[in-house]
Parts: sequence; structure tokens; C-alpha cells
Amino acid sequence: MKKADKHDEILRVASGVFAAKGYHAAKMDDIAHAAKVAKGTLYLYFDDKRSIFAELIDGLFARLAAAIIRVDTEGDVAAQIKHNIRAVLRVLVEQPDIMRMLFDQASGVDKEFRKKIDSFYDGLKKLLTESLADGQKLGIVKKGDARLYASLTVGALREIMVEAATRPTGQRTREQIVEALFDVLEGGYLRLDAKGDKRTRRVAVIEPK
Amino acid sequence: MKKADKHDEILRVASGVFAAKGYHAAKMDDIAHAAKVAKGTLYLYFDDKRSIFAELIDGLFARLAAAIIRVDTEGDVAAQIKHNIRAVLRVLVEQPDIMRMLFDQASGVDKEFRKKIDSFYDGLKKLLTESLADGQKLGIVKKGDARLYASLTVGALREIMVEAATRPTGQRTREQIVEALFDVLEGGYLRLDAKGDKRTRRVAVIEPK
Amino acid sequence: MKKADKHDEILRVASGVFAAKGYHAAKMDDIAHAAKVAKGTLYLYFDDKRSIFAELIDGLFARLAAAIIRVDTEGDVAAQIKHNIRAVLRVLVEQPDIMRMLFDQASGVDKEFRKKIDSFYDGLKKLLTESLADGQKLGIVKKGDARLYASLTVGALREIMVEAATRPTGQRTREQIVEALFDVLEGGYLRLDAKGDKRTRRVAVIEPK
Amino acid sequence: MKKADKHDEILRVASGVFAAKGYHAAKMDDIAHAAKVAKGTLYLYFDDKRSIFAELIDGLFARLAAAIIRVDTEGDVAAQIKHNIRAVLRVLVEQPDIMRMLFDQASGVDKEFRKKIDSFYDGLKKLLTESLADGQKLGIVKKGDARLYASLTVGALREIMVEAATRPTGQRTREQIVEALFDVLEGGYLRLDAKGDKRTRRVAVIEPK
DNA sequence: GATGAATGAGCATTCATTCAT
DNA sequence: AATGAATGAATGCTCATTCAT
Repeated sequence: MKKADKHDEILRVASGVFAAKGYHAAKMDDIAHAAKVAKGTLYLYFDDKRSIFAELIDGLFARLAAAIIRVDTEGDVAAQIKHNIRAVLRVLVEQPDIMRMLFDQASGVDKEFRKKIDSFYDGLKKLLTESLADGQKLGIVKKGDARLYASLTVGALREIMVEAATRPTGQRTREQIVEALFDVLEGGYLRLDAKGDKRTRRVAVIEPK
Repeated sequence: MKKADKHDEILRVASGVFAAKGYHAAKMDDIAHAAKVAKGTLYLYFDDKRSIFAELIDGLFARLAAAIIRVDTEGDVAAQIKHNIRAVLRVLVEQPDIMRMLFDQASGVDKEFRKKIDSFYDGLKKLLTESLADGQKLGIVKKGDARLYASLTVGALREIMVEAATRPTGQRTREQIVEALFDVLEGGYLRLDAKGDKRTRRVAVIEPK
Repeated sequence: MKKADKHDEILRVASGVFAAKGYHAAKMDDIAHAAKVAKGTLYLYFDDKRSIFAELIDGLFARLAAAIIRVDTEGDVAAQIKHNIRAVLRVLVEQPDIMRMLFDQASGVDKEFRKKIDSFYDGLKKLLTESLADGQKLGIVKKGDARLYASLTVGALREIMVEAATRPTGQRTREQIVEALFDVLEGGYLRLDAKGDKRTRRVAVIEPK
Repeated sequence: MKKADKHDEILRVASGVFAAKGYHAAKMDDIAHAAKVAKGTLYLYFDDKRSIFAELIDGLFARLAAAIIRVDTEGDVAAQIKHNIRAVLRVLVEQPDIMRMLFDQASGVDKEFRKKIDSFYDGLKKLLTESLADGQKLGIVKKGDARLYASLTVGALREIMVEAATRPTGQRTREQIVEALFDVLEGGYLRLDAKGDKRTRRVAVIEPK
């Protein structure tokens, strides 16, 4: 096994240990044992415990960033949005361990980690906010607080991702999730006017089959 | 200062320390110092470090649970939903420290903590899922995966809460958030059909005001 | 209750606590609680934890010392020896708690305590050794290492005392113990018949070598 | 130095520290320092402080148990008894530190330790009691409370052992102690002459009623 | 490269003692 | 005299990291 391979092997194993026990409860001994190497060997491939965790998170971020495409409002917006949802889902669902770590542990490790995570989210939201602002100019996004829409979307996405990664899953196909989330973004899910709400906003609604 | 007062005072101070440093980096010394008592004194009021944290989380949960009302579909649904959003916002925003702790630290402390948090969320989602299912029967909630809608809503809410609690805030008033979130739930924010999407679902849309 | 009374009451209670838990496991809280006084009150009657224990041991020593009479070889030696055995038995058996403490805990408390106990025993053995040496001159004690005889006797006594104090007892009466121990001592190294004791048991004795 | 060696080396050193300071006053730092290892190293070889002490006591018990032979009344009883006294003396005198610990500290450490020690003594006394009862049937042990004789013997032995181990020693040779103790036992409740021992010392014996 | 024994700084927790009321 | 809340020094134990083999 080559150097890079063992590095990756340790990473792979470590993500399982971190996910199972949490960052603080995961001991270097645990990781070494799980990776079937001596404790000292870990330090040949990583500077310290923290950097093992950091590489995992960074790798996840990189993969997420690579998966997301900037929405081009000239093209088929719906398709692109769905593509993004689908891409994020795929990255996360394929590595549920790392994902659990990211959402459950990361900000509890360190001041620095929290910053790193915050800035990833901030970047994500900024990207989304800009896209939405573009969309508002084109009239394909409702007027209002684009930043808020972005946060809300990221939050909803995150929640569903976590659930998809955490639960025994199986229930929903990835495509169902993509469609459902997209639908909600497009049309919300409350239909209060059906009860004769005074603030009726739609003259007519045709529910899709 | 009475016994109960000092207990609460220590809790109050501890939430700040936990929020600032994170559970593990917050030492009993730090808390004692911040509370201006000797370390031993902490143990007169709490069993151990973990139980200080636990009381904070439990208190937050209790306040959240108390603030949320079950939506009665006979009454003004919109008003009740807004009430709930507003109530949760108020509880969390008034104690940003505890909130940071809950979202950033809690699941990293302990297996037990993760369970506690998970079950809180599960309870919340279950409540919401049932309300949505009721709504679907009454035709005031879009058909589809009610559980998914619930997750999505909780995620969106959480994200906005965290942001509201974390950011220097000030920007948005609480009422603006309530309205915006409600609007999105009601009607989504994408208006893709304006561009002539083939899957047009609405004959006409009248944007409010 | 007068000052002296409370002092003694605390002592009495403390001996039970020490005996039950051992010196180190017995907390000042335990003693205060058992004595139904506040912790601070203990310090009105005793300098510190150690001195409570010290007073108990000292009291026991004093009572033992007072109970033992120096054997007068002019008088009825057998009666005096029996008296001593009986007296020691009575003192110890009447306060089994303090006795347990003395034998089980005392030397484990402190360097100083070990010294104190050692010197009590040393005094006891010295007293006995001298008596035995006197007896040897008079021919009523077998020739040989008087110091060794003394140690042996003290050890045997101690063992029986501890047993008598520790066991559910009941089995042997105190007088049975006195007689049995005396008999063994007599058959062992005492040669009282040389003085023409009425209870002469041997017609002739040929000392080996 | 091999693993087992260091384990034993630490044990050896620890017994000195425990004996010198007492269990509670002996700090892990003291032991580590005396053993010239870091504190953490102690925990590579022992679970905790208590288990270091436990191993010392257990080892002593094992060696004592191994050294003692059950007296066979068909053979030379005197020789066997002397062998036992000699064997116990040798085990204890060769490790005076552990012995001090056993007698001075052990029961003060823990409820569990007291039980362990009590049951060792109980076993010893039971063994001896049975031997004495056998002897009584054969007429080589004086009639009477065999259990009491056993306690008395064990107590006497213990006292002499402790003294031999504690004192600057030197004074008596081990063999002198063996002979003296045996002599006393013999004159006391042993009636070996009944079997026609060559070393007959009494021409005639008139047992008191 | 690989090992794993050794390290020692670091921390939660305990409890005898004090002292303001 | 009595109280008991407050104190803080003291200590067993952990575990990330190092380094001789």
C-alpha cells in the first residue's frame, strides 16, 4: 500500500470512529486500532488529531463546492436547481459518517472549526443569495429578503440531508426528495386560501396531477 | 442572595462561558471565575459539569415546548402558525447563548445528549407532521410527504433562528422574519412559470401588495 | 446539654461512624449528620478531624491503662493475671467500635498515630516483660526470652479481643475466655506450681537440657 | 527491561512507599517518582492506585498460602508445625514492607480490603482449628476450645512476625523464634508426649479435673 | 517506515476547614 | 453557641504526543 493510500485509509476509518463516538470521545487509540496501525503511525500521516478531523471536513467541503454549479439564469433554471439539490444530496448521502461529524461534532471541537464551518455556510449562502437576487431582477424569484430566502433554503436542505444520512433511510428515493424540495421552494405548501382566507393571492390554482 | 438565585446566576453565567468557548474548552475554573465563586461552590449547586450543561438545555427545551401551541384547524390557522414561529423566535433570541450551545455543542458532549436533542427534534417534527396531515385532509396543506414538509420547515426555522441569534442581528425585526417565513411556507419563492415553464401550474398569480 | 456532654456525645457518635466506614471514608459531614449538629459545630469541640479520632484512641488507652494492675508477685499471681485479662476484655468489649478503629484504622491514619499506637503497645509489652523477668527470678516463669513471651501474649490477647469484639460473639462468655487464655499461658511458660500453688498439676517437671 | 519486569519493579518500589507513608499518604506521584517513571506509566501497568495495593496483598497471601502445609498427624507433628512457623516467618520477614502494609494499612483502605483480609485470616484459623480438633482426637492437643487455641496462636504468630519485620531485627535468629514459639505452644496446649515423643519432658502429668 | 512504551500537562472533583450571620 | 455556605488546595486519572528501537 502506498503512502497516499494509507493516508486515505486512515481518513476513511477515522470518519467512522468520529461519527460513532464523537470527536472528543474518539481516542487516537480507537482510530489506530480501527485502522490496524500503531498509534505512532497516525502521526506519520497527520500532524495531530485535529488535523485528521480537519481533512475530513475540508474534503467534504471541497466535494460539495465542486458539485454545486452556479445557476445560469439564461438556461433552464429549474433543472439547474434540481441538479444542485441532487448533487449535494449525493455527496452527503454517500458519506454519511463525515456528514454526521460535520453537523454534530464540528463546531464543538474548536473555535477554529466553528469559523471554518461558518464560513463555508456563509459562502454557500452568499452564492445562493446572489443567484436569488439575480432571479428577483428577472422576476423568477419572489421579491423580498433574498438573504433570508437563502438561509431558509440552506437550513431546509441541511435538515433533509441530515435526516437522509442519519435515518435508516430507504424510505424516500433521492429523486423524490429533490422533487419535493423543489416543489416547496416553488410553491410553498400551505394552501390557506382554500378555506376562504381574505388575503387571497391566487385567482386560480391548478394542482399538478 | 438566596440559594435558588445563586443557582440561576451560575446557570446564566455558565451559558455564556459554554457559548463562548464550547463545552469542552470551558473549564470549571472558567465558570467559577466568571460566576465569581470558588470552584467548590459550583458543586454545591450542581452535581458535575455535565449537569450544568444539561440544565441549560433542559430549560431551553421546556421553554420551547411551553411556547409552542398545537395548531387548531378550526381557528385561524395562519395566525396560529405565525404565533408559533414568533414564540420560538422569542425564546431563542432572548437567550442566544443557550441557543448557540444547543446547536453547536450539545451533540458533541455525549451520546446521551445527542439522544436528548434528537428526541426533542423528533417530537417537534412529529407534532408538525401530524398538524400537516390534518391540514392535508382539510385541503389547506399541499398533498405530499408531510414528514418531509415538517423536516424542511424545522430546518428552515432552525437556520433562521441560529442566524438571528448569532449575527450581530439588528438587521431584521422579529416580525419581518415571521412574515417572511410564513410567506415562503405559503407560497414558496420561485416564480419560474413567469419564464414560461412548460409545467405551468397557475393560471394567474396576483402578488400581494 | 452542657458543653462537656455534647463533646462526649459527638465522640460517642463519631466512634460508630469511624468504625463503620473507616477513618478516611468517614467524612466530617457524616459525623455531623450522625451527631445531629452542623458541621461547623464539630469545630467548636474539636480542633480537627484527626483530633476526634485521637481522643477516641487516647480515651481507650487511658481506660486500658487504668484497668491493668501491675502484678505483685507477693500476692496471688494467678488471680491478678486473670484480673488483668478480664479487665482488658471488659474495656474493649464494652466499646467494640473504638476497638475496631484502634486495630483496623489507627495505624493507617497517620505517621503520628502509628507512633502512638506503637508506643502504647511497647509500654504494654515493657510492663509485661518486666513482670515476666521478675517471675523468672522467682521461678514462676519459664526461663527464656521474656520479651518474646510478652509479645506473644499481647498478640494472643489482641487476637482474641478483636474476635470477641468483632464477631456476633455470644458464643463464649467472657469468663470462659479468661480461663482458657490463662490455662494456655499457664501450661506454656508459667511455672506457678514452683511456689506451691494449691492447684498443683504436675508431680515433677524435668526442664529440657 | 521487559514488561513483566517493570510491573514487578513498580510493585517492589510501591510496597516501600506504601509501607513508609501509609496507603492514603502515598501519592501516585510518590510512587512514580520512587519508581523513576512518569505518573502515566503507572497506569500502563495497573488499573489504579488501589490495584497496585491489591496486587501486593494478593501476592503476599498467595505466598503464605503456598508456604503453609497442612499438618499430617500420621507424621512428625512437631517438625511440621515448626516448618509452618518457619515458612510463614520466612515469607513475611523477607518482605517486611508488604507485611507492614498488610497489618497496618490494608483494612483502612477499603471495605473490600477488610473483607479480603478477614477471609484470609478466617481461612487460616479454620485450617488450624481443624488440625487442632484432629489433634484432640489423637490426644496430642489439650481438650478445650480449639477455635480459641487457633485464634490465640495466629495472634501470637502475627505479633511476633510484625515485630520481627518491624524492629531493626537482628536480635533473634529466625530459628530462635521458631523454637521459642513452638515451646510455648507445646507447653501450652500441645500434649505431644502422649504419643511417646522422645523429647519427653514430664514424668507425670495430672490433668486437673 | 512502523511501533508502542513512556511521558506529563491538564482537569474534574472532593472535602476538611473557615467565618459571616 | 450554632450554623452551613463558601472555600481552594490537593490528587487520581486521561490521553495526545513523542521517540528510541
